[in-house]
Amino acid sequence: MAGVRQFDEDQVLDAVMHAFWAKGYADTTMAELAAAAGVQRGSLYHAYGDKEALLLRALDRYGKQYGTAARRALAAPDPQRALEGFFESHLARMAEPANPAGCLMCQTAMECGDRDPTLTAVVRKQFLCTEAALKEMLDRAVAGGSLPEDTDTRGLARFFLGVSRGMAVMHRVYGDLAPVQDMARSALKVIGTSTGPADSG
Amino acid sequence: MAGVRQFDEDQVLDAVMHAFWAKGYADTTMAELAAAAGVQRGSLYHAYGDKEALLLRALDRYGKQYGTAARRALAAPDPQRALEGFFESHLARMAEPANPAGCLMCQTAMECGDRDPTLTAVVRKQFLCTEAALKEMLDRAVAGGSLPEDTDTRGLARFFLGVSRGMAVMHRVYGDLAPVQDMARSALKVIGTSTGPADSG
DNA sequence: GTGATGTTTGACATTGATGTCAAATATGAA
DNA sequence: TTCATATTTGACATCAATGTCAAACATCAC
Repeated sequence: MAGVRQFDEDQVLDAVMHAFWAKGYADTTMAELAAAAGVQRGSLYHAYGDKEALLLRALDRYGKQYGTAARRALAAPDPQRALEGFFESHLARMAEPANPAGCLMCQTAMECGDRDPTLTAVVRKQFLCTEAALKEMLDRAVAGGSLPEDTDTRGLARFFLGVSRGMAVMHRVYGDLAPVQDMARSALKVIGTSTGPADSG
Repeated sequence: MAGVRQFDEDQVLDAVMHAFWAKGYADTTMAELAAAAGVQRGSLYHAYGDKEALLLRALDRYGKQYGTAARRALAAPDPQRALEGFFESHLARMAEPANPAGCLMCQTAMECGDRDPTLTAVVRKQFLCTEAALKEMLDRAVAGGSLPEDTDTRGLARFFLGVSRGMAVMHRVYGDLAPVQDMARSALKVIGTSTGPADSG
């Protein structure tokens, strides 16, 4: 059992990601991470360095997996559809039984925000990337005529990003998808009513 | 320096609240709490029991201070004004230089959500209370004719609550009020455009 | 003043987590 | 087959945080 790496890095990082996601950074011990990953504690230290390095790996994995999915949904031509897809990608993540409630990025920022500027920077970068994708989508919609010329696309992008973040908090606190769906429904009205005909019936 | 309590409980709990708020539960030590409060560690144990009890006190204080302020704003007769006041009370909290970024309630839930059901219950209770206040306000607006009869007031209440939660995350990550203001502006449109005449110019 | 009460204070025991290290050992190359 | 390389494994040192305790001592009631 030695000489060459015995574990599948994908499986290990996935287990680590889920462990941090469930219990937070400080409260997850290396022993728990090792147990969840099915490897020895020493192997984690040998392969990755220390606990913070593991969190960074987990954040990277999380961003690649879920951030990318959310942004990909924004490529849809119609802005309404794009946002529906955006929110649905978040709902899909939350509906997955294997996933802890909430959002690893938000939780990391909320927990470590004041202590570790490096971590906050990682999360902020991810946020800015999604904000940019949202703005791009909205700019396309303005150019295509489905949103008014004077739309504040950056402000609107931040709004939708923030709503998706609020969803994570609501999910974590209520442990239920219904409030999250309520949020998506209402948020969509922000661009819905100003473009198409108002459906008051 | 003994015999009768030497410290002002208000000052101590305020310092404790701010310390937890800034660094989170797990990463704030009793030594730091004591130093921030200007008392001895032993005095905290003697007066309050243990660390979790201190967090519960801090959450209680936080809820009474900021939760109440937010709900009070919702008493305004006009729904638009009520929501403006609601969001402004959050902005005021975030604009206060003495306050750490974010929101103690959200951060506690995000950090300890999976570990400690008691803490989540405390936060959920606070959320439900604000959700109820929002719904009440919206119901009044429906009754008063400023919102359509078929409005899903519960869903809408959850939306506004969730938006306010998303604001806290955005504030913590961006360290800036501008995105928070963007969120408030857009969120207000959800009830703004559906009631009054659409201002497309 | 005197005793009872309750607070402060610092020291202490305990626990648990992080990170290191050296020995054991399996693989791949020569 | 043999050596070199890299990983595993468990033990270990270190450190830090929590919570407890007893002694010292100031205040209040009588």
